[in-house]
Amino acid sequence: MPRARTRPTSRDVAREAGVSQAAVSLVLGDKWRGRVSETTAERVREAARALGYRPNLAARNLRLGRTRTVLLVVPALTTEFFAGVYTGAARVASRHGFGVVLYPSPEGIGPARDPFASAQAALDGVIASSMAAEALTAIRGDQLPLVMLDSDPSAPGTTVNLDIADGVRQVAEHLLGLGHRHFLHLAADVPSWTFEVRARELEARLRRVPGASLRTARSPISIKGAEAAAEAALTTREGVTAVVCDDDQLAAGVYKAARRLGLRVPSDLSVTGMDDLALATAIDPELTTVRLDAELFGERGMEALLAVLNGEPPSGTNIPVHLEVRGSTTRVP
Amino acid sequence: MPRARTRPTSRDVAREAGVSQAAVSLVLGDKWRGRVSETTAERVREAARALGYRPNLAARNLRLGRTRTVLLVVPALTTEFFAGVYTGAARVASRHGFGVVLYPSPEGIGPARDPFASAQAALDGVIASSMAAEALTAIRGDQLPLVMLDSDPSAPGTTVNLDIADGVRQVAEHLLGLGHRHFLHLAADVPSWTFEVRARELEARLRRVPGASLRTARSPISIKGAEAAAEAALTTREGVTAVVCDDDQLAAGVYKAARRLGLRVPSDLSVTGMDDLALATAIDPELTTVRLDAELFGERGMEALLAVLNGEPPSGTNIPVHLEVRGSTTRVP
DNA sequence: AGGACTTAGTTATACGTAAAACGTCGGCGA
DNA sequence: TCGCCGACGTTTTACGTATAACTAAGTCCT
Repeated sequence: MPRARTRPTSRDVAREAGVSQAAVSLVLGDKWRGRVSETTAERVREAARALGYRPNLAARNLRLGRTRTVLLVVPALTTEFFAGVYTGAARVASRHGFGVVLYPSPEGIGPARDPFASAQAALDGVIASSMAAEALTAIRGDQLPLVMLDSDPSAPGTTVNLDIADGVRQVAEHLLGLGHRHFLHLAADVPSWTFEVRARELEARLRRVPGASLRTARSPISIKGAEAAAEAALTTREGVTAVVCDDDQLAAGVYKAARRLGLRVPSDLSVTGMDDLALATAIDPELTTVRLDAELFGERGMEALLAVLNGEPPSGTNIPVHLEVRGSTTRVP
Repeated sequence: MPRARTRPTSRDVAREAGVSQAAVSLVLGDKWRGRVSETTAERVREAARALGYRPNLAARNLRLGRTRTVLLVVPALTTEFFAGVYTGAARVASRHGFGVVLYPSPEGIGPARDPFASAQAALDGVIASSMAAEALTAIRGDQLPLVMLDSDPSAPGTTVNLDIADGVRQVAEHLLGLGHRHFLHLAADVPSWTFEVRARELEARLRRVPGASLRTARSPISIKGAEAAAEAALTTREGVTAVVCDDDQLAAGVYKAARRLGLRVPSDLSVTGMDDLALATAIDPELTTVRLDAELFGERGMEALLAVLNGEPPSGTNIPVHLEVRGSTTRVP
């Protein structure tokens, strides 16, 4: 009896072409030069086409002991930023015959505890973003080649980072140059290395300016949250003329708070963001912000992982960022 | 000589526990009741823990002939919307022991032509969004169980849709109720079923209103593009008091065009969007828009695919949507 | 003429797992 | 006492692929 509707295998192709299964594997794997004649090769390709043959990846992965699949762990996909990181990583991966599977780590997705179980795929390596990295090694040990994004570069292993510290310095220079001295830092209320860097760097820079002051408010990363936090912080302005935000969404919240409080951006209050999301140019005035190239970040991350997979030694990459000056900042009144 | 650093297999666990490989498979697969004693089972689990054993998924997939992995094909990840769809699908998938791999279809990612080659994973099924669906069957035939999102429900196969038509009707009723009669439709310049529906439905509704007029402008889905298109379309206003946009980003562009032209939203011009992205509440005034629950969309899509995988017959799901009335629409002057 | 090479394949095997088929040993009812 | 059954495993096999090892027939060089 004919067996149930199942996909054709290389053996079926072999039968169709009148050759052995090995020959099929050689031809389709492009390893046939000098081992199979051109006419036979063509016959095999023709048979494969006729049957609609697709190699069984599970079998191939088992045989080869690798999967050409890597895992990208991100804190969330709720913003374009990590979508961009994924896109960049996937582009480079695809170029090298790799696939990328995602694990959005925070609560919201299933058995969250173990990315490696949740991603059903068998993996060759991992790119872990920000906070996830430490938790990761705890779960997995170092069984898999790992690249860390947005993570302390002094830690062992390969890291890829956006030069956030420099971004913060650019913001500070820009605002100081406009005459601002009294700052509010609206910080993301998320325990993560990048955000620590932002705070540390801003503080360090302002400490060197006589007469400068720096207050800090915290907010979860959301427009609503930032609006509330900024409104609370700005009701007693205490001379603040510039608000430095850890993220564009926070800045959007500040706009709304300012509107409520009757403050105008930028004439009463200069505001800066970070990321350069679509949001940044949608709001009025357009936001002065640090442009982070998320796709490039993803690309570099994947490239670094490919290097690790090639046995190259750990490395640290730093990606330059730059300030986009727009309408939300102006000379202090 | 000791072989290279390689992950422990079920055979290693068996040796460690002093049992056969089959016993390990039974115990760890929870198929052991009545076949292995509790004490032996515990010994096996202990050995597995000690060695840090993880089953080789490639081998398991090969053996079982399925992978518990599905492919989600989306037009792009550049906006939160499809990120939400992914999140929802992944949540349901994870709950059933499935993984989801992404294929963002449009140009930008590698050998783009064949999602199935690009996603390295071996697949059990596919969820295809909007435009991709037709192209998909062309590429793949119907070799894989398929669910189509945002696609003509009259086509054969299982579909899941947001009730866009109803959303458009709600927008139209809302604006008509406010006294608007002269409309500009800012349409997404993307060939896709959902956008056709939007245009058709709006036109159908307005045709039934005596004295109503409808103009149409097209724009790619981006703020900049929409700004240009809207500015061009609105320089000769011809009595237009309401702009209906296919997407929130387009609406954000309209805001900017209006500002340039000296038109105020909503007093001179009412504007509506669709999606309810973060953008919608970031801009001022907040945007009246149709809320599409992207995560729910993804959840329903995955549920539908699981049903197909269970051999259930094709079905069509429709997800209700509703209008969020905010500050961008008001009574006609 | 006879070995060495080349060409064009084939045969055999391993990857790690799941599970069907097959022992083996007591105990127990008839 | 015999036969059978349940408890507890083990042996064996198949999944589909890639590739190392082998074969067989020509070709060429000396």
